Amino acid sequence: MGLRERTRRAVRAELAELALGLFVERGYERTTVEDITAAAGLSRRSFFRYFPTKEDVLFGDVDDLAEQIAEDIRARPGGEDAWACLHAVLRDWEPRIHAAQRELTGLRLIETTPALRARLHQKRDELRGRIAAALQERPGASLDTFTADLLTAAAGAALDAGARAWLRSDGTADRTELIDQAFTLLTPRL
Amino acid sequence: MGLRERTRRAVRAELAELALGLFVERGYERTTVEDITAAAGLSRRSFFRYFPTKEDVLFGDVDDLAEQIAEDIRARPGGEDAWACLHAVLRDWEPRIHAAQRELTGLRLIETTPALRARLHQKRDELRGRIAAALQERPGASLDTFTADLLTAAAGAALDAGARAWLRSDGTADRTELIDQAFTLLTPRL
DNA sequence: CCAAAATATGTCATCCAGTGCCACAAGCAA
DNA sequence: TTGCTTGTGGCACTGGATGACATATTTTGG
Repeated sequence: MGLRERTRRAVRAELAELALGLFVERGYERTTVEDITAAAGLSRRSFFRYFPTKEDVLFGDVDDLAEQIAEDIRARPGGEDAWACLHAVLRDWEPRIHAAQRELTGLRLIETTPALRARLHQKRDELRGRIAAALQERPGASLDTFTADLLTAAAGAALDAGARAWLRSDGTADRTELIDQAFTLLTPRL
Repeated sequence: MGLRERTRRAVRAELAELALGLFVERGYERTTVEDITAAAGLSRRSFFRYFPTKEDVLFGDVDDLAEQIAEDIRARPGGEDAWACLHAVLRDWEPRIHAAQRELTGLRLIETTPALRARLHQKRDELRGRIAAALQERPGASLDTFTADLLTAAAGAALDAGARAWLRSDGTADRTELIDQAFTLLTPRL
């Protein structure tokens, strides 16, 4: 890894942290991209070379996760119950999905800013699609599209409800336990 | 209802129809608000007096639905199973939710345009929140926030999966049946 | 039917996110 | 060093969205 890649990562991280600070301080809408770049000391134009949109400065690495999660799901035996598979894999990944959203401050910001919630859903939806496909691609699995679609959507609902509950608890609740509860409650009647 | 209100509704409807036509024809992104207003014969500025954003020209009346659906839910006895309550009410309202999205062409456009999907999710999320609150407000109901949140999110997943399946069938599937299937499959283990 | 108040419209100016283009500088590989 | 690739800044421009203000058009009450 050359100097180029190293500085790129560093700048990305610094932009993300700086932006989060400004967003929390003045609010997302009232912080312009120019405010961020001024604080970081680079040009407006370059900002958009690091992040495709202003929103993405908060969601940075979520995209990378998608492929890895799908991989994990494909690696599971097709004989396994689809819901159990989702539960196991997502329970495992939840901390990293979460970390990508910068914990409490970031999550709270996202939760209270319409534009960011919309973006989050968009990302999650894409992820859902890939997971649904991965579920069907498991060796030996025979799962119709409707069910795969429904189960992944329900899993998303479980994660979502867990995140919201955790947020309501001000970060004191046990996230894994919440997820287990949600998944258990929604166990499909196959 | 005076002349004002009547013309307002008429203009809104015409804008919506015209916009949908243009969107389908050239694509959402490649249609500017100016294109729409030019075709409709009014100023750009006035467009934004009829619709808060360009996206909303497709989602027009979804907002009104929210309160009515919440009303229906509150009207149900608290003794009733929360999931059954959601199933019954949403099954009933689905056609109107759907109609608000202008059937096949509109739905497909929304489904394939990121910005529109994001907006849809935003609206649906708001709706979900209100429904969750309504669920808890049913007379005699005792439902903790986490469960109310989870169930409404799951119900959203069911509607979503149903809509996607219907879309895959090119509009030939029976939507009510799909919804019943989804709700049955996800019946929570209380 | 007519004036006064309320509301709708158009025009203009402005903000801000996002993109294409181009000249230039910095890293990299031979 | 020489050439190649890649990152950067500056500039202009599109397009969505908002505020201000002057100008019609309805509505309302007399």
